[in-house]
Amino acid sequence: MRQNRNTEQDIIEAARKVFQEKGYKEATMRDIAAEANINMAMLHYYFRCKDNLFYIVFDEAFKMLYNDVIKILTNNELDLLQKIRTIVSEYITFFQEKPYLPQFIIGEIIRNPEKIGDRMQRNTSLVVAFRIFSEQLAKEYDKGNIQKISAISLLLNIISLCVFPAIAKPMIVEAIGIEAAAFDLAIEVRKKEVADFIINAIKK
Amino acid sequence: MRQNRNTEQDIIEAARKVFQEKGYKEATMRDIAAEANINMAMLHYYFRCKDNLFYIVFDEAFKMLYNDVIKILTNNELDLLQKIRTIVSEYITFFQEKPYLPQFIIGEIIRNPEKIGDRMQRNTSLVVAFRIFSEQLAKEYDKGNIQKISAISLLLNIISLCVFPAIAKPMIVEAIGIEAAAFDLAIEVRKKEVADFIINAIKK
DNA sequence: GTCTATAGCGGGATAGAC
DNA sequence: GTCTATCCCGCTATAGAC
Repeated sequence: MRQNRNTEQDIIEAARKVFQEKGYKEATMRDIAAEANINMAMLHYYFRCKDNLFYIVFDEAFKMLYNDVIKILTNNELDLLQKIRTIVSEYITFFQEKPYLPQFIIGEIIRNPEKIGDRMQRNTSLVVAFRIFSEQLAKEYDKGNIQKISAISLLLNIISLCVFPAIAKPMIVEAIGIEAAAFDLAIEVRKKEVADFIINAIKK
Repeated sequence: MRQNRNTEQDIIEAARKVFQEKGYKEATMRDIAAEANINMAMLHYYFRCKDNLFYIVFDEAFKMLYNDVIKILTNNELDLLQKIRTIVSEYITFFQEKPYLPQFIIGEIIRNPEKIGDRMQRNTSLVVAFRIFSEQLAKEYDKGNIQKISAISLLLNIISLCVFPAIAKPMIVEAIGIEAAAFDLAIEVRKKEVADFIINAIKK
C-alpha cells in the first residue's frame, strides 16, 4: 500500500501535530497513526513506544525555545537595550506563529519536572550565553545607565512577559470576550510596548 | 466500616490534593479513593462522576485566584502604587503557599479553553473591579504621574510577572541547579523587586 | 451508606501473515 | 515494510448484596 515515501518523517510530523495539540496523555497512538495515514503497528515498528516518539517531538520543540535567545544573547554587535528589544520581539512573534508551543512545554514541565533537568543540563551554550549577558549588564550598571538588577531576574521578567500571555490567551479571549483575531492584534502592539516597559523599568 | 464522619468532605479534600497534583487526566478515581481511604464505589455514590468532582475542586481554586485581586482593586483606600505593591506581594505569597495551583489552572485552560469562558462570565464583580482600576489609572495619567498604559496591559504584565515564575519553577530549579529552598528565598526577594520593576516601568 | 465484583471501553503494544 | 487481529491492562462507572 502507501508506496512508502518517507514514512518515518510522516510519522514525526503527525506526532508533532498531535502531541503539541493535546499533550502527552491526551494524545493517543491511534490519533498519531490516523494523522500519518498509517496503522498503529507501523508506529511501533518505527519508534517502538510512545515515549520515544514523544521525546523526539519534545526535544525539538524545547531546543527551538532557547536557541534563538542564545543567538541574541551572544551577539556582541547588540547593546543591552537592543538585545532586550530583539528578544521580546522575536519571542512574541515566535509564540504567535507557534501558539501550541508554550502550553506543550509547560505541560511536560508539570508532568515530569525531573526529566526537564536532564534535557537542559546537556546544553552548555546556555551557560555561556548567560554569562555574557550577565557581564554586559554589570557593565551598564557600572556606567550608571541602569538600575541594579541581576541577570537572572531580568531574564525571568522578560520571559514571563512574553510567554505568559501566550499561555493565558484562551482564558483572556474568553474573559474579555474578544475575538482571537483582536487578541492577535493586541499582541502585535505588545511587541513594542513590552520592550518599552522593561527598558523603562531598568533605566535610571 | 469507617464510622462515617464526613465522608463527603474527606472526598473533596482527597480530590483537591490528587487533582491539583496530577491534573485531570493523570488523576484517577482510584487515586482519589485511596487518598480518602474509601473505595471507588463510594466516590460515585457521592459525586456520580469524575467531572463533577473535578469541577468542584477547580471552581474553588479558580475563585481563590481572583477573589483577592478583586478585593485589592476595589479597595478605595489604596492609591495606584499601593495597589500594585499589594497585588504583587499577595499573589507571589499565594503561589508560594499553593505551588500546585498555577499549574493546575493552566492545565485546565489548555485542556478545555471553552469551558473557562463559562466559568468567568458569571463573575460580574471582576468587570466592576476592572473598571475601577481603569479609571484610577486614567486619573494618574492625567495628573502626569505615569506613562500611558492600558489597564489591561498593566494587569497582564503584573500577573505575568507573578505567575510565570511559579509555573516555571521546576524548570528553573533544574536549569540553574539550585535547591528548591534557595529558589523560595529568591522568590521572597522578588516580592519587592517585581513591584519596584513595575512601578519604575510606568513612572514618568 | 458501604462494600465486592464486574461490566465495558479505550489505551499501548505485539503476533504473525503477507 | 506493511497489514489485520488481538492481547492485556487500567480506567470510569455501575450492579447488587449487605
